[in-house]
Amino acid sequence: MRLSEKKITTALKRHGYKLTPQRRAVIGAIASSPDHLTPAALYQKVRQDHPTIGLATIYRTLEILAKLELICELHAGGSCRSYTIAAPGHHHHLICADCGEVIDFSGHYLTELEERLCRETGFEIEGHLLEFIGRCQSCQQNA
Amino acid sequence: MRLSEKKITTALKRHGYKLTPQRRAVIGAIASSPDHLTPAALYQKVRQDHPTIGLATIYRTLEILAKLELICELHAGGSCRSYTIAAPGHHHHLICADCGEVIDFSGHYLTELEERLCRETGFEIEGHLLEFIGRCQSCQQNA
DNA sequence: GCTACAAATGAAAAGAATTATCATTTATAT
DNA sequence: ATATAAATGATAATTCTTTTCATTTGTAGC
Ligand SMILES: [Mn+2]
Ligand SMILES: [Mn+2]
Ligand SMILES: [Zn+2]
Ligand SMILES: [Zn+2]
Repeated sequence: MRLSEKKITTALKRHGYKLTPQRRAVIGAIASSPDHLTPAALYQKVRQDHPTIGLATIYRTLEILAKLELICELHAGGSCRSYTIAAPGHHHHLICADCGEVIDFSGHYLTELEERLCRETGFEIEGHLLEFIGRCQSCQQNA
Repeated sequence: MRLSEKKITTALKRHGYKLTPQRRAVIGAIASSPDHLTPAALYQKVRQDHPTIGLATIYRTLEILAKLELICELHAGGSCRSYTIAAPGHHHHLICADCGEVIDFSGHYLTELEERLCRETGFEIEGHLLEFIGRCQSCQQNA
C-alpha cells in the first residue's frame, strides 16, 4: 500500500507547511503515477492541469516531501559520482554523511536475494549498488 | 589490495586504448589518493603536475576506466534522482537499465550486516541504498 | 628512426540540471 | 477582514557534463 494523498497533505500541515494548490498538484501527479518520475517528468505532468507552475516549485516541493519521507527517492544515475581505484573483487561502501569518509567492505550477502529476484521478476540482474550512510566515530564526537 | 598503476595501464593497452601522458596522470592521481575523488577534485589534483590538461579529458578518462572496472564509482549524492510516492515501510529497487522500469521489493536482509559494520567501524548507521540493475523480461526479448 | 593514420587532446561552446534572487501573491491564524 | 510570514513564478545564475572541431600525438609497420 502506498501512502494516500490525504496522508501526505495531513503530514505536510502537521509539519507547518502551507497547503497550496501547487503542492496539491505535485502530490496528485506523483501519487497517480506508478512510476518513479524525474523532476522534469513531473513538471511536464503537473503542467497539464496547472500550466503556470514554476519548475522551481517542483524542486522545492520534492525537497520537502523527500525530507519528510513522504516520497521515495531513487538514485537514477547521473551527476553524483566520485571515483577511486578499484579493489579486485566486488565491494560496497560505508559513507560518513558529515565528513565524507568512505570505508569499503565486502561479502556475499546478496547472492540469495539476487536469485530470488531473478526468479520472481524475470529480470536478468547485472549489478547492484549497496551503500550505508551514517556518521563516523570522530563526527559523532564533534556533534 | 588495490589495483596498481601498472595493472591499470596494462589493461588499457590490452583493450586498445592509447597510453597518453594525460591518462597516466589521471591514473597516477587517482591511484595515489586513498579517497574517493570527484571529477572536479581530480582535475585540481592532476593540474598540479599537468597544468594544461583539459577537463573533458578527465571525464573521458574516467568514463573509460569505469567501463573497464579499473576504478570504483560511488554514488556521491546529488543530481541523479527520481521520485515516487513512498510505501510505508522500507524498500529497495530493481531497475531495468534499458527501459527504466522500477520494481520495489522489501525484506530485512541487511540488519545483520548493519550490526556487524557498526561493531567493526564505530559508525552510527542512519540508512542505506540498495539497488539492483539489470534487464527486464521484455527488454531481454527485444535484444 | 620515419611515415601514416586513427585516436586523443584542449579550448570553447553548448546543453542539462539545479539553485538563488526577488518582487508579487496567497494561505492561514486571529 | 486583516496582518503576516510563507510560498510562488520568472528569471538569472550556478554547477556539472558533453559535444564540437581544429590540432597534436601514440603506435604499428616499415
Ligand atoms: Mn570503493
Ligand atoms: Mn521505490
Ligand atoms: Zn565523519
Ligand atoms: Zn526494461
